[in-house]
Amino acid sequence: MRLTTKGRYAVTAMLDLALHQDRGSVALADIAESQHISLSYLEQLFAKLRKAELVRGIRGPGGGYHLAKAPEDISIAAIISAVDERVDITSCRGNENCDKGERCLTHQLWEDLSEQLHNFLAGISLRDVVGWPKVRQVAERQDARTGRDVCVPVNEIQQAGNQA
Amino acid sequence: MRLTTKGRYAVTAMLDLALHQDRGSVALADIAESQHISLSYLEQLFAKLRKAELVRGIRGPGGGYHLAKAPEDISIAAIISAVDERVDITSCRGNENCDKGERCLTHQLWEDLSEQLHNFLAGISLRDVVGWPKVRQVAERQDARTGRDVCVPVNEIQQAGNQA
DNA sequence: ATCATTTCCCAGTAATTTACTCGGGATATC
DNA sequence: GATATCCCGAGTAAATTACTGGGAAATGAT
Repeated sequence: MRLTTKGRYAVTAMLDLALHQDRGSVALADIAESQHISLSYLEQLFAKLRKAELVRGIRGPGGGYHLAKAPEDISIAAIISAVDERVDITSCRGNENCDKGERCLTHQLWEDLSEQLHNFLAGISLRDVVGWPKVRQVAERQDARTGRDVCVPVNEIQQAGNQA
Repeated sequence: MRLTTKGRYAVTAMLDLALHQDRGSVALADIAESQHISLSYLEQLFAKLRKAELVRGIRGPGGGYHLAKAPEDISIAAIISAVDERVDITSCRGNENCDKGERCLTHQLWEDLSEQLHNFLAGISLRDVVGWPKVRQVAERQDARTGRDVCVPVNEIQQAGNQA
């Protein structure tokens, strides 16, 4: 199990979909903007998410992506695994090339640790994360405001679109 | 919290030290060989571990590294944090504008998740991992818990083994 | 005192991964 | 049929990972 910015992008994007389930579907362009990454790169990530059957895409105007399952059926571990395509060459995997002695034990211990981590993240669903109390407060605070805003000084991005 | 091969190298190396505490100290050359990475690269990792006061180095013939603290006082999270040097572009570049943007909710959610993960790994010490194989079956049975409470599975697992 | 062994330190670079750019389809909606 | 969106792939820039190489300082053994 690995955890990089790639996995983070995937998880936050999936959270975005989970938060906007009522909207039907969310366009990648919107997510790309809020995450500050390129549309094409996001598309590549979503290609993997789609192959893992975590999301479904809808083409045409008004289209976008939505979750392929209920939020409670999508674990964080599943999302990270989908985009990570782990080749996992943890050296001596059941091979004798590693000294059969104590040194190989450390690799086994890492495997155990990695598995613990995976189980931990497999036990957390999108629904769990969305429902975390700490965040609810923020969400409710959001509901009070109606303005759509951008996370970052607006001058940095997109001065073209004045969609409303 | 990030988790890459760098962190893995650090953790397995630390496990190596923990397993050979009786030996006094372990030379990096030995670890480098068993991990199949270069000595110099390991040295760089250990420079960070030393700065984080997790290990102590002894020069000269017969020298090497040993743990700076007891294995139960060194958490996996501490090891990973030591070598990761945390660039933290995680959420909207530290701007407060973020709170106003609706989409930035996902960033807050990620922070929460990341914190959960950190707490999880902070609750696992080198001693825990070294002692794992004995309690492994119990560990696999354990459900990862979500919610506001911090997960401290390993410690609980070991006690759970006693209470049947 | 000299020497071999080891940690320490630092600069440069190869290799890999991440992220972007570009150029085009395909498909559904208006 | 025009447009918004997903879809796809090839090439590339940027960042990170990992290595190479050259030393210096400490330490124990000869």
